[in-house]
Amino acid sequence: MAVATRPSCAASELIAKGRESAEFLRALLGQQPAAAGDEMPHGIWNLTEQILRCCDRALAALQDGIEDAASDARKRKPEPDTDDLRMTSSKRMRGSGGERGTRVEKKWTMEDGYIWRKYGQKEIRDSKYPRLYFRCTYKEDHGCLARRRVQQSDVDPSVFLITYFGEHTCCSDNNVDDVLAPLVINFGSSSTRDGQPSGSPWPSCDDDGLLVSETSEIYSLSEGEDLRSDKGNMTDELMENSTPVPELEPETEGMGLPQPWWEPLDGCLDWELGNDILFDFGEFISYDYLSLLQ
DNA sequence: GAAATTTGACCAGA
DNA sequence: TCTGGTCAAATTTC
Repeated sequence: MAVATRPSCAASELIAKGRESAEFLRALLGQQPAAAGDEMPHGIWNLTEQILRCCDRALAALQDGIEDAASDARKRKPEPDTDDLRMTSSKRMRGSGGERGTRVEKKWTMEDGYIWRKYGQKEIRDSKYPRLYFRCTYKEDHGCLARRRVQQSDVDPSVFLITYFGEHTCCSDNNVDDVLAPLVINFGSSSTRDGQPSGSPWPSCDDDGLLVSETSEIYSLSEGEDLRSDKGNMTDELMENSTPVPELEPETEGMGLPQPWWEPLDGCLDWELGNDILFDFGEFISYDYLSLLQ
């Protein structure tokens, strides 16, 4: 089994490296407009965002493949000696009530705009990092049954595998704005309470203010488990327009959608000749501008 | 002092 | 019996 998954892990690392480079490029670009004395061309933003998006999807697809392989292998022959493979599809992945969760992968941050209260932590076999258990802070105030489980990835410690269980019923009343507002635009520095992220033992994206990525997949979603179906329209619109201006990157992508948003290669390679992106790039890029980046 | 976090214990499922 | 999930008392932080 390890034979089948190790190359995937290597590929994941390579893609992650490429992604880091793209992030760095984006950070550099973000610092340039003032120096260049002109507004950042959207085409360049689009390109960097496209690169990041492709990397995210590739990583998500690879991760999915790794976990599928692990699951299949365990069905055939349980082997506890796989350091980089974790139990991800067994019944234990589900909530105690047998419910199924929505899994989200996040980089650098485990924040999602909701206010969570940590109620448990558990060392997990085959995992270097403990698993954290959170419930909605409004559980007692509003009877909100939403829970989430956060696991730091062994392969890429900057990635948090977050699984959501239950629905946020706390968002249906007057405090919906308070709760959901940070979801729309979240650069990771959005505080959830008194400027402090709830239950974040690891450095979040506060340092650079960037919500680096979020890939998501519907682990197994049944009707009524859609955590944020009220965001579906917004997500669809963003996906259609495919204008990945960073501020508009929705944290909720995929969480409440019936299908994974990162369909393989979907929208990854749409910088064709005559495409606006290329037009913008060719129109705005210059050697002078590039020299500023060095 | 209140709220949040930590952590050991307990419980349930495989 | 082992492992993951949750509880709840103790501890920490604000």
